[in-house]
Amino acid sequence: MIKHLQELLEKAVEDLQRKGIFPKDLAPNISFERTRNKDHGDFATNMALTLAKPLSKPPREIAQLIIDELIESSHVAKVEIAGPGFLNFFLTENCRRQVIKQVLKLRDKFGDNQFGNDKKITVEFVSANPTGPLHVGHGRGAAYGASLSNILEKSGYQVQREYYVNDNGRQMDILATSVWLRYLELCGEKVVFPDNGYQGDYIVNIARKVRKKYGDKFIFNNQEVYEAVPADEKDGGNKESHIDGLVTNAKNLLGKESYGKVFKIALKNILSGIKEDLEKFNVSYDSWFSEKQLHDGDTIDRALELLDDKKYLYEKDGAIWFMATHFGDEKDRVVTRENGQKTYFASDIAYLLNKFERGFEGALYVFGADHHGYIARLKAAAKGMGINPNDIEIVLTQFANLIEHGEKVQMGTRSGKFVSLSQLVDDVGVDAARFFYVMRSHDQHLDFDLDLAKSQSSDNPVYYIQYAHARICSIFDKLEQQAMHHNLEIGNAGLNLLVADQEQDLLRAIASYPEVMVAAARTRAPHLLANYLRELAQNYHSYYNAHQVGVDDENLRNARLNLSLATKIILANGLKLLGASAPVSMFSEDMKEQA
RNA sequence: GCGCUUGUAGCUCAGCUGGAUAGAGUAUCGGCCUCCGAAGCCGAAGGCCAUGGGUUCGAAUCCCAUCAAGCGCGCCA
Repeated sequence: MIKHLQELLEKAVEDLQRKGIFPKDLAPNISFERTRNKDHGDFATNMALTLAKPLSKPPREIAQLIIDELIESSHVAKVEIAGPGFLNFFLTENCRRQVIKQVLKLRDKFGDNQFGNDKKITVEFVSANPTGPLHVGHGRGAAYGASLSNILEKSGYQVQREYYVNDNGRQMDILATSVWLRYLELCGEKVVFPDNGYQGDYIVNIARKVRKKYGDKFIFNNQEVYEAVPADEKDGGNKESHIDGLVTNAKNLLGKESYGKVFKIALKNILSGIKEDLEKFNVSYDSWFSEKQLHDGDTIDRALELLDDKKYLYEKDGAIWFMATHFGDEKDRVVTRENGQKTYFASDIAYLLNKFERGFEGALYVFGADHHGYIARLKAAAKGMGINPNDIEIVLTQFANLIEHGEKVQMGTRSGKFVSLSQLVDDVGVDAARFFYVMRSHDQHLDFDLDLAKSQSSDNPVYYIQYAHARICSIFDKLEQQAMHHNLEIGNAGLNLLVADQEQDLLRAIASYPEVMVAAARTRAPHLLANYLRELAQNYHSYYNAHQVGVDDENLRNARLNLSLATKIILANGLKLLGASAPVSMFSEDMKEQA
C-alpha cells in the first residue's frame, strides 16, 4: 500500500516537473509512515516539509501543489494538508477491509517479507561457557536471540542459530579438575576444595558419575595431588596459581587419556544440561559450534597467517600481537601468548573467518553488555582479514535485575548464589519468562519482576495477549455449539458491514502488522512485536466489549468472525515468534492440557 | 582516569530515519456482568522528557558540556 502511495506521489512530482513548476533536478525522498493518530488518516508523508528548503516555498503551499496534481486512486478516499504541511492520506473503508482477506488467505505467512533479501547470516547467542548451568542472566540473551532469529527468518533472512561452545580453555581445565577433586572426596580422600574451583553441587553430581563409571581408577593420594602446588588464597596465597598448580597435577597424574575421560564427562554433562535448559525455555539451535574444532583443524593457523601475510601481526615481549589499533581498537591484542598458547581472541578470529568460509554473508552476535569491549576488536579482526566490517554486527543486551517482593535479588558466582534459568522457568512458566525478557528494548536495563511474572492476572501482559486469543477461540466454540457455523465466503462478502469504530481500529492494527515485522527485523528489536501484540489484544478486547460477534444476522456475524479470525491468526503467529504459546483457553486445567 | 550504554508520569517502560496535542501498563479514584469468558471494558487524575547550551521551519530524538546510574578497560575465558 505504501508503495502504491509512493507511486502516486512520484507521478505527481514528475508532472509538476514537466510543467516547470518543480525544478527538473529535484529528487524528493518520498517516505510514508503510518499515522499514530487516526484523525491524521492512515498514512502521512512529510515530503512537503522536506521540500520547503530546496524550493524556498512554504510547505503548505507545496503540499497544495502536489495535491492538485495527484491522480485519482480507488484506494484513496481523500488527501488532506495538515499541521505544518503534512499530507495525510485517508484510505477508503473498502481498501482497509481487504487486509482481512489477505490474512485469511496467507494465514501464518501474513507479515512475511523480503527485508533481508535472502541474506545468509549466523545469529550467535548465549554461548555461555559450559562450566555450569545457565542462570537468569543468560535468559535475556537466549530469549532475545531466539525471538530475533524468528523475526529475521520471517523477514527474508536465511538464519543459522548458533551456540559457540568454549570447550577449549583454562576454564574447562578448571572444570575438569574441580570434578576430579570432588571425585577424590567421594572416594574418601582428603581434599580442601580450591577457592577458584567450581563450587556448585552439580560438580559433585558429575563426580558421582565419574566414580560410577571408572570406580577407583583415578585415585591418587593427597601428597601427590598437592605436590608443588602454591598456597590457596585462604591460606594467604594466590587462588589463580593454586588452581593452575592443581590443574597441572591433574593432567600429569591422570595422564592424557584418563584426564581426557574426566574432561569429557564433565563437558558432556554440562552441555546436555544447558541444552535441556534451553529446550525447556523454547530456544533451539541449528548448530553447536565447538571451539575445539578450530584448534584441532587448521582454522586458527590459517586465520593468523592471513593477518600475518598482511603484516598485521608482530612480536613483542615474547608474544604475538594483532595490530588492532590500526583498525580503530584502543589497544593491540595478543593472539599467541608467551607460553605459545593461543588466546581466546585468536579463536574468535578463527571462528569469524570460519563463519564466512562456510558461506555466510553476515554474522550477528548477541552479547551481554559486559562484552562491549569486544566490538572494536572483533571488527578490527574482520577488517584485518578483508571481511567487510558492516557484515558483522554485534548487538548488546543490557543486564536484567530480578525483582522479588520489590527487592533486587542479589546474585554472585562467588557466593555460588544464583537463580538458574531452569528454576525461573519452573517458577513463572515459559510463556511469561520468554515474554518478560523481550518486552523491553534490549539496550535498556530491565527489571524482571518475579511476582508480576508469576501472577495470573491482568497485571501480567502475556496473559492479557493470550486471553484475547483464548477469547476468540471461545467465541468460535460457542457458535459451533449453537450450530452457527463459520462461513469464510459469507464473511468476506459481508466485510462492508464492518463499520463500527472499534472494527476500524482493529483493521488498522491488523494492517500494520507487516510493517511492525519489518521494523522489528530492521532495528533488531523484538520488543516492537511484543508491544504491538499488546495493542492488538487491547483493540480486540475493546471491540469485544462494545459489540457482539455472535449476532443473528448471518452476514454480519460471519464478517465479524472473519475479523476475529484474522486477529487470532496474528496473535498466535506473534506469540509463537516470541516463544510463547497461544492457548485455546485460559482456564488453568486447559492450559495444562495445552502444555 | 579513559571508553561504551542509559536517564521520559509515584513505579516499570514505549516513543521508528528529527515532525502534528509526549504514549502504554501499573498504582490511585469513579463507572460497566439477566448479554459470545470481568485474566475484560469505559472514564478521571498524573510530565521542566536529568540539567545547561547549540544545530533548524521544527528537538524527548542530532551535537557539546555537566550531573547521576550500570558496565568495561589482562599474555582470563
